[in-house]
Amino acid sequence: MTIRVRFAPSPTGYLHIGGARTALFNWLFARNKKGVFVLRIEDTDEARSTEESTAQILRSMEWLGMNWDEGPFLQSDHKAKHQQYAAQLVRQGRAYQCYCSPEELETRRKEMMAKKLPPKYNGQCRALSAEQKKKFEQEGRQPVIRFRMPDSGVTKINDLVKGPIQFDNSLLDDFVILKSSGVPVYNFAVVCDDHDMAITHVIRGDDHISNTPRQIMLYQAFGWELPEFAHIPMILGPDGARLSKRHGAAALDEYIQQGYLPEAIMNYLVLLGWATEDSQQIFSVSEMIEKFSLERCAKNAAIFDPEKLKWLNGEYIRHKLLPENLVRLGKKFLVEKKLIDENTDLEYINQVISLERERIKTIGELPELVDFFFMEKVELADDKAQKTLAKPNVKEILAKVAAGLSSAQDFSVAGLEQTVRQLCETNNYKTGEVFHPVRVAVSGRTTGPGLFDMLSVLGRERVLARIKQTVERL
RNA sequence: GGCGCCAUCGUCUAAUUGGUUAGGACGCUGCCCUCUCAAGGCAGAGCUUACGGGUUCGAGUCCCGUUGGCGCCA
Repeated sequence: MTIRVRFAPSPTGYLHIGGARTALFNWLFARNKKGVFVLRIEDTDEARSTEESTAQILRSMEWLGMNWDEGPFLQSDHKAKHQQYAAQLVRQGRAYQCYCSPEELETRRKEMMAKKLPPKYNGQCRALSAEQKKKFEQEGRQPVIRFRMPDSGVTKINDLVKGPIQFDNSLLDDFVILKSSGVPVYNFAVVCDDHDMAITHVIRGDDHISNTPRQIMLYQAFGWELPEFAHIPMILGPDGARLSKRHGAAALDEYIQQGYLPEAIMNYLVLLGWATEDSQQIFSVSEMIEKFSLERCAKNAAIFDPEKLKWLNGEYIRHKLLPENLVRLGKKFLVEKKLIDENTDLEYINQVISLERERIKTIGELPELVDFFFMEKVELADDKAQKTLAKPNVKEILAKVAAGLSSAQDFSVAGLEQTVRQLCETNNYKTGEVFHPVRVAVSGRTTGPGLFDMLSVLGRERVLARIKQTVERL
């Protein structure tokens, strides 16, 4: 039998780190089992659902490379079907119209609470006669449809991640499946859709565990075959609370904008709640697919660690990203910051970006590190730079270096290094005494790529101009 | 309030399914390399496995309780 799974986000915001991880586990499971991955947008909450969110979620999924085989389906398109299913349950006597008003329910709930009883629905509309219903409707009451829960027995789940879980049926009340507006309630819509889409494995966050017994009751009432359930743990913020906006970047989009790579994010996400026996850290997508299994999923919630994600992203930039792709991505950020435009020499851009490969952890860090390559005047970045130039003999040293470089015929990295080192020796300068001021003179800062790499890329003209500029200011 | 899930270094996790000194990764500290910053290499600190009982020759692993965190239902 073909395995079928689905990812079913609500379009009430951006795709979340947590949502992305749920999607990933579903996707990996489907790909690993050569199954089908269905995408369904759960937009029954009309008030909060937006089309922008849907578009945003789809874009994020595509960006991560999680392709779906069917969909995206909109749950709202199945409303009529859901209503038919609800009517079917009413006909079968498994559901009934309830005319209790929200106010009445609230009053009763408070009474129950006051008596320290669990505030469940009292089942008072379970057996209304036709006349009673008619009377209510004449009063202008619109019924909801409630599912008739059994009064006893236990519902068992054999969760693929958590193991066996039991719920006492008597604790659950007759829950609403169709609101008076005719809109299906989440627990009902999910079951209908999962059945209609022939979902075999429901893989979702463990915040849905408590919903599962209700859903199972529905499957059984319809006589439908149960899917397997796998509840994966939540992702929490650094403070241990459920990950949300207030934890800073919880939306995938923000990571895209900061210059994270999809492969790195996928890799980080798979490590959150899943591991191989050898604790392997770096996984290519195909490796994840090959090795993924629900049995090896963790049961406990995981705290999202932006630092480790950053490290992984650096790894991917250094070791996995093709040089031409680094340049391509880097260019976008440089254009955005207006450091380059279509007139900027391409080869120069390539060389500049390549110089920072080992130093950046996100592509977004690039512009501020290389801005001086594209600016006419060198600005001193900080006090340290100032101090370096304030040291004795700097003026004289820079003048000598300028002279040496203007006549140097070899402007390659190795050639430059030889020239400058020789200059140090002839004049009896310590290398540091020379290297540091030169660095500051051409870049305005005390840190950066190797000095000779920098000089070589900048080229003779820029180097000499900048040294001259600096000397004049001293 | 009821019900449910969970509990190994600060964080993510591993542990041959009950059998050595609890392993790896991020982060942190130090050293090496070195023109700086990174990268890389090496080393170190950090977990009496939440706590308390029990079963057992033997428990991170099984059972019970407690505490705590999270979630669901309102």
